[in-house]
Amino acid sequence: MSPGEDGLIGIPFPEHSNELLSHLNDQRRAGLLCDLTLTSRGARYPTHRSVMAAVSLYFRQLFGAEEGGGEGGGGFSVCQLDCVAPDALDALLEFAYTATLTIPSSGMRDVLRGAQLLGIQCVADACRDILGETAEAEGETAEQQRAQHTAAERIAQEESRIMRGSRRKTDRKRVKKLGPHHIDSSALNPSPASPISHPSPLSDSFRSLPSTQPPSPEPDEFRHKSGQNGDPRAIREPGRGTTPNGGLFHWPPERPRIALPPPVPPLNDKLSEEDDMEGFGDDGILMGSTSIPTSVADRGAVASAAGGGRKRKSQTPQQCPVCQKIIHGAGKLPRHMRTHTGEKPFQCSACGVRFTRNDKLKIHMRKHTGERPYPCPHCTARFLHSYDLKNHLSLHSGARPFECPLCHKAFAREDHLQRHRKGHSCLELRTRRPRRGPEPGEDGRGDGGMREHSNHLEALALQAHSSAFLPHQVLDGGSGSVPPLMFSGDVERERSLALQALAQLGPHRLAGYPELFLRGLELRGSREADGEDPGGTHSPASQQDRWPDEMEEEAGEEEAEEEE
DNA sequence: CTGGGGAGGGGGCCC
DNA sequence: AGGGCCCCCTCCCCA
Repeated sequence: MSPGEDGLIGIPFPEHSNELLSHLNDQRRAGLLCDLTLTSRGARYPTHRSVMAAVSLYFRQLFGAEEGGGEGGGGFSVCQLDCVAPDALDALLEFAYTATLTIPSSGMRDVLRGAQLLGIQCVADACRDILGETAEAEGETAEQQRAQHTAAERIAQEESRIMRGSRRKTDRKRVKKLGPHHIDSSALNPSPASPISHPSPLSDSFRSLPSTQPPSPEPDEFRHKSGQNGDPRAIREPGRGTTPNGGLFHWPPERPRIALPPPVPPLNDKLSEEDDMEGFGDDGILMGSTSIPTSVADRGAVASAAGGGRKRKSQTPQQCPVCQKIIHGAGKLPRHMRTHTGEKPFQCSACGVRFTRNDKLKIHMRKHTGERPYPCPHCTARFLHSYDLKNHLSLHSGARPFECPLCHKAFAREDHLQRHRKGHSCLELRTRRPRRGPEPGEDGRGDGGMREHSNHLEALALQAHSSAFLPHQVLDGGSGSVPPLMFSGDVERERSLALQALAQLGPHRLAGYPELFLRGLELRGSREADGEDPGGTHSPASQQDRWPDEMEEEAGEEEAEEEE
């Protein structure tokens, strides 16, 4: 990421959404700032209107219509939802605040019913998936489901309208009755929750779905994407709806099923209206509120705009929803995503080794063909990579342009300098420095500061110094072993984030991603469970375990430690 | 500890 | 827009 054409720097805080949700959940549990209480058959659940509106189409319409009536946030303080089983309501609330659905398998249908009634589409889809039902299997057409959405909206609006009217008269807190008949029998298609739905075999019903489809502008596509994008199949398949933890399902957020606008929409790209609300309803808002920090992406777009076309047209930077990294270049995000999914679609026909990229496979093939397209003009050496030749040429020239700013040892290769600096080679020299905040030029003992280096070397040195003051060093109390900010082996969270990412790639690009990704996670998880040092073994897979930011931070921590 | 090779990943350019 | 190709950087491994 360049410093930004217009000087703006986007600093992603990938933990923010999680922390925000976590704090909200804490508040909910403590009853703090709760402005809405849901009740079900005597059980009371304090909650927040804004959260419920964000996660539930029903509440969004309810409150939206309410506020549209000019009543601001006054709204209902108690909402009776006897139509939703208490356990199911509890699970849905947990989902709203944790992005994870934890329910006993026996309560699946209740949760499905509740999710449908409240317009929490992703949960409903997940439950249907687990139950081995599809909308089609239940005889529910996309048209019917859309009608169901519309009906839910209408009901909510009607409820809102009615209650608003009565509130005006009574001017007191309202108890909103949401009887089952309101939704179940009158407006909504009851079939999805009907106990007589056809229990089709899970795998068959899903496998019958096309694995890839071209993106369709039809909102109905949303329905199908539930089986493709987040692809709960990948999670569910091995256990077939049973989990080791006592039959509880922990369902990661299903937000990916929503067709999202690209993280950084091209300036001229207007979000299609149909992608906005219709057919996507609840999840759209959920995504918008909790998924990708928009700052970087937006700034990226702004920066692009500020470039005024100076840059090439379709350099559209996109933010990886998993690692938050900004990926430059059109069409590069899928390539980047394979670093998370572990997918290696390019296999060497000679030795079977697989690669994430075809250009890497092409280079690899040179080993088999013997082709070494980069010959040294000064000797007989030939190289597979251009960069190897470049490094090699420095041997002939004797140039060692990469000098340690601390011990002034010079290296021909930049990575060797970095290795040197990360090692203990010049640690003693560094520890002799005065214990002060590092300043530029401070380390130039006896030579009046840094020698005449290349700008690159100066930048390197500066980077090394400044890295001792990474903010999290302060925030974490300077612990040298603090976990990195991002995804320190949190498989579950990463899984959910990656699933979001998969969705953003569009349905036509999703074939095989979830399975591969989750397979990779399983491997990773097993490695961690085995106590294997993620950084200890340096297989390519283990290298993928460490995010670039993580490595940078680790480097910074090392520097900080050495400063001590 | 260092030099060198191989590989993973990101970005730019082009089609 | 997506993908191919290339360059570059970085890391890991081995001798």
